Amino acid sequence: MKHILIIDLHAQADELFHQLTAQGYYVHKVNNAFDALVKMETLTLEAILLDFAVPKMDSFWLLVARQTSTPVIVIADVNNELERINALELGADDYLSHPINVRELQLRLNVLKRRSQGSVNDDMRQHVSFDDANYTVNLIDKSLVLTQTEYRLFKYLFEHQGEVVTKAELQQRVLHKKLGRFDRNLDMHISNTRRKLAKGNLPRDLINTVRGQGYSFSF
Amino acid sequence: MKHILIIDLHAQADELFHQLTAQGYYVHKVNNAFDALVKMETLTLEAILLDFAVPKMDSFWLLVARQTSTPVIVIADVNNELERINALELGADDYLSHPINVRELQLRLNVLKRRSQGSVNDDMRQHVSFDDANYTVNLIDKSLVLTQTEYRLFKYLFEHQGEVVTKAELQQRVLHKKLGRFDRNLDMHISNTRRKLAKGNLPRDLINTVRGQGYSFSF
DNA sequence: ATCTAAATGGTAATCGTTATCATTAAGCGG
DNA sequence: CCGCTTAATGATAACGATTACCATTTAGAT
Repeated sequence: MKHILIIDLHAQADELFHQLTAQGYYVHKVNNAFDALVKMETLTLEAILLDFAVPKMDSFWLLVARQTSTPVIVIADVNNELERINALELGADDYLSHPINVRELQLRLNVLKRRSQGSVNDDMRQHVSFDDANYTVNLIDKSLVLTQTEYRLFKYLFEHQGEVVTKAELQQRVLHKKLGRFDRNLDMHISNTRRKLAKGNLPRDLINTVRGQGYSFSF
Repeated sequence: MKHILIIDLHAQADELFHQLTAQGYYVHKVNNAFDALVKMETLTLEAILLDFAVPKMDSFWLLVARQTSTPVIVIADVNNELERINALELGADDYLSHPINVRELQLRLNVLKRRSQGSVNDDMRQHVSFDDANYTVNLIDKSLVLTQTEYRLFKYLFEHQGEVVTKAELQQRVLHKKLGRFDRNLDMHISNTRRKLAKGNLPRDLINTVRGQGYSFSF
């Protein structure tokens, strides 16, 4: 599960809270620097969202005190250039402004993640090859023999890694038909693919399920 | 296997011979009354085709000597009204003239068959009912539980009984896709349906295969 | 008549889908 | 925070259409 820490005084952050939760993140929200530090020491965070509305000194502390390479995104007033510059000078990795677009936030997180992790994803990508003829995926030293639909599902998810792909989208783009109210076929293909992953000593959650939304691929 | 006896002197009947064979009939051809009588006593004939070009006395004998209710169709010169009248007076069931259209011949055979057998087919029809909801066919006292495709295949053939239905036609009308060069799916559905027929003590050849042409339903 | 190639019959494997039930997570009222 | 209800998901197995494969039959050629 991916954890995100939000440090914000505003009640309006509830909206952001729910949207991120819906995207599969486990969101922790605090409203002071102390609680934030506790969370930072306790959890492995995917990212930290810091609203600059918290007292400047606290913000400063936070940015200095962080030991990890966890990306910090500051929520600043876009019209207040001073805040933006301050944020970056204090060590923030990026900044956003209200209202926060969840989609944009996710994209920036992906960019930061790739940057901060070196290029782990790129390395991984080089160790993954797709054999369209035999519906086989080779990752590192394992090779996954899939059926045609499993293969195309897996490949589609892989090519959209980091994003949450809707079931409706998968049904349309991979199976070429509409998603019915009670269709479970996708779940079955995912389930079977995960079983094959497990049998190859690979993590089942290479394919992550985002309840109510769809699935996402991630290393 | 349906047997047909042709009594003809002409070599040109070879054409007719092949066409009927192609339609699934087993065709016996003789050129004299004696051989014809032997065949008539040996086989259960579907029909007899008598070319009036054979000596009048032989034709007369044949028509008189036949014990069975096997329909006799005389091949007469359409322009020779005398022959036509003679044929019917002598007891022929119908007449045709050269060149013989196989399709027309089949239709006339169907008519004669239904007439001669009383209305067995009609009786049968009354004992056959289709349950579209459960893909089940009830004939007389047996009930055939089929799968959806088996059911639709069976019903389509039933509704076209007497005709030879092409595989291409079945594939298009029942399965809604084109018939590929090496497709065997129809054969399998037919095979499985026949097995269910056999399990219900019903004749497998209710569905007749016409090699190279397709299948036909007949009681 | 014998031989070859195509057509057909039939058993079994493959795979997509559906049925069914167990498990999990979110929402809700206390 | 706690138990309840309901929808979403995981997973085993049944089901059914298609395909693979091999045996058998048949038409046509030599």
